[in-house]
Amino acid sequence: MTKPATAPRRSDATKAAILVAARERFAADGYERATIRAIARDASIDPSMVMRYYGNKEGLFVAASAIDLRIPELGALPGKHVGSVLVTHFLDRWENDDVLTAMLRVGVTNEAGAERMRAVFAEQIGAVTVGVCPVPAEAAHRAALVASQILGMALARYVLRFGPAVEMSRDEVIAWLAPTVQRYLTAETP
Amino acid sequence: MTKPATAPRRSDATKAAILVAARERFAADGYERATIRAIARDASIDPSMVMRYYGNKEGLFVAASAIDLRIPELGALPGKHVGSVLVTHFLDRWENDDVLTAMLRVGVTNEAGAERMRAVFAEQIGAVTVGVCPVPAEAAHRAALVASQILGMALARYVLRFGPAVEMSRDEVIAWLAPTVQRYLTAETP
DNA sequence: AGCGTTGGTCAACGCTTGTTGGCAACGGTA
DNA sequence: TACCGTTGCCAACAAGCGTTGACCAACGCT
Repeated sequence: MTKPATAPRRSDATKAAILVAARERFAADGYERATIRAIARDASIDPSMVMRYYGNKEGLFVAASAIDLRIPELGALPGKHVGSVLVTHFLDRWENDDVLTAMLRVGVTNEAGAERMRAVFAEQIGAVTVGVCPVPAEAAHRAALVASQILGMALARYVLRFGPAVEMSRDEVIAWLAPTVQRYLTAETP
Repeated sequence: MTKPATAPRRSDATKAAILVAARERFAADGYERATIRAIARDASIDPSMVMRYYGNKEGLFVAASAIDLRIPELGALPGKHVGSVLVTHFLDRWENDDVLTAMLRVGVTNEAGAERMRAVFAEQIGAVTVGVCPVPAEAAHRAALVASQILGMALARYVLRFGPAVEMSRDEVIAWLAPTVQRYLTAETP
């Protein structure tokens, strides 16, 4: 029952090519400027194929932005290094996956994108905070604080390409942000 | 010589109305979805007036996003509260001025908007950091860190409307972010 | 009163967008 | 071979966009 057991179709390759192109365009241009025609051109197919396989533009975005933050298991790790591990993880994810940049760019101008972003971060970061922060009732607040710092750095570094934020090395970024995240997660309420 | 000494024209009111409407639309919808037609409708005038007074859409955005962060003088204040003062100031500014949200929304999908944002934050936050941080050569890095945290919170709270980030009170946000900003500004290099 | 300048409307342009339906080639099945 | 679902391309649609130029109305001057 784990596999849908549907036979592989010839069109699977096309569908996948569309998704790859869509992710790149959404990440580079945001929702409005990423046109179906441009995506189809990148995937070397006709625009009408996009409609056939994904219904409409929003359906394409939903399919293209399916995402798993793959936050590592923190239970077994030393509690004092949670911040460092998290920041490192997110830098890796952002530099190796267009979907994150796409979600950020789209979420700012498109309500569906914003909703998706809220859901992903609330669930996946929230899941971590409940196990780590001292006041479980505050887990959502703590998650929001962590998200604000991580998204802010992603914004400055990968979207706005703010000079000094780009020039900083990975290790510098980690050294500065880790204590912040650590504090948001584990410090007493100020 | 301080005043341009140009007589006030009858069209000044119209120009101002266009700017107000433009700021609202850019802030609410971002660059692409904020159409000149919609802005003109809000201002109760014809779309062609926008072209006459501001040349084209980009010119309108440039005029509408002229901004001064009005960062308070920090020299005379107690050095230990710089973080708190800065965070409070930015929360005020963001809640009372559409231009900041507009810049954030537009900067994410429009290169000209991104450039404007880089310039504003580099100059105006950078000007503060040089006077406060212990290693003047690092002022730009420190400014980027401060910007990342402040922009991240603005993104979560005012643009994405991330539930927990919205629910936090002003004082809670200040209490959590102030130490972060303070550390980015004044702490020794980690 | 007559003039040029200014403020504003209207209708249209060329273009791009998302989206649709028709039609031709392919491939497995009977 | 004849059939039928699948895969794909093509051409077109209606709508919306930024932008333009012609035209009218009101004002300030002499």
